[in-house]
Amino acid sequence: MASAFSIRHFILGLLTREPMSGYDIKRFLKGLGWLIDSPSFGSLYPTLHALLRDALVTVEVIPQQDKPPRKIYSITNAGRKTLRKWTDRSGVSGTSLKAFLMRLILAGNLSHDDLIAHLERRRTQVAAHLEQTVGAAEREADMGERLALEYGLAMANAELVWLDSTLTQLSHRS
Amino acid sequence: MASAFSIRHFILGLLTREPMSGYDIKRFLKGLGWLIDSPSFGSLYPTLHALLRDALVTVEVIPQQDKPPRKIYSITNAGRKTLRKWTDRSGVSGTSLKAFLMRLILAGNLSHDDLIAHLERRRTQVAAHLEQTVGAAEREADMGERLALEYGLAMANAELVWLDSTLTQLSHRS
DNA sequence: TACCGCATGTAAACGGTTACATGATTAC
DNA sequence: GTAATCATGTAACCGTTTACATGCGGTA
Repeated sequence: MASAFSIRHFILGLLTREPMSGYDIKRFLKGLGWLIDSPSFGSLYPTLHALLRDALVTVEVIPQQDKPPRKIYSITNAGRKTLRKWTDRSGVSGTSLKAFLMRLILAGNLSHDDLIAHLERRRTQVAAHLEQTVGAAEREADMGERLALEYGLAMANAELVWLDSTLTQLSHRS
Repeated sequence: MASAFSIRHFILGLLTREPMSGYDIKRFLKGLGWLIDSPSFGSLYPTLHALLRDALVTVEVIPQQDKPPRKIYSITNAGRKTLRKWTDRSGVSGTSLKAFLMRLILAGNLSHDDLIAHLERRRTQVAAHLEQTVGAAEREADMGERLALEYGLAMANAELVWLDSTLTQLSHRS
């Protein structure tokens, strides 16, 4: 049901920024480091083929000498529509870090207000999680479990700090 | 190749703490919140059956009236051996957050020195990643990409802070 | 009345990785 | 001479989710 994240949508999202080849997409994701572990070619290329089949993207084949041709994919209007539908519904239920990050990366497509709304939604979610776990860490007797919970709390707090400072910066620039 | 993480090993690890049922395991993982998204019953129960088949765990069936019997699983010596083998080799290559967290949760099984070594390995990895990305965020022109990179840097920094303070605490208590 | 917690289980579907194939060019 | 980068692709495999089945007791 409404899978929170899939490379299908991520690819579609990246293509709203600019046309890219499969290899380009892979390199881009790898460049983001550990935040999002980039998919293997074994899933990347077949996904691109499927998007093409569903007419959500088009290809332009650029031949090269002594190398396989570069295949530059561009998103179509149908693709944009599909992406928007997914974006709209994932805003409501999407709690996953990956979904949040994808929308963040695609911030260029969002209006100023939409970006702020996105960060504020995340803030609400993180704050709720924090409140839910804050007591558990102190109560916990087992060292390992306590360490893990404390780690989680530290990360959640750090995220709140980042979200707040980013939100402040954005509102100043508005 | 040497999959960095699997519920098989996680379950085995949890059973070194105390015997548990499948339902117990699920509840425990759910209690940890968003850190590790707990596996569904559809993978949990079959995994337990496979572990039993491989004699890495044993079961004790405790009947209940009007409810399915509780099946309490305990780890065997063979199971402990398998877990240790995995633990040893994952210490070398395991870069994933999940693998780190699992070992953290299982800290009770580790010696004081092994726990410190584990945290220090993580520290090295996070620091390396930080160094690798720190320039990229400033150079980046696209707002979304820059935001995502800055987010990653903020999280990595926060993790270093937590690791350092935890390491300090542990060395004082040694 | 309807949903949540307890407690187990199965089968189909899905999404992804791993490993393979091809092959030139540049760097250590 | 060995590895990495560029650049695409396929097929087998695997772990996991989703959806189903069963059924009682407590709660909103």
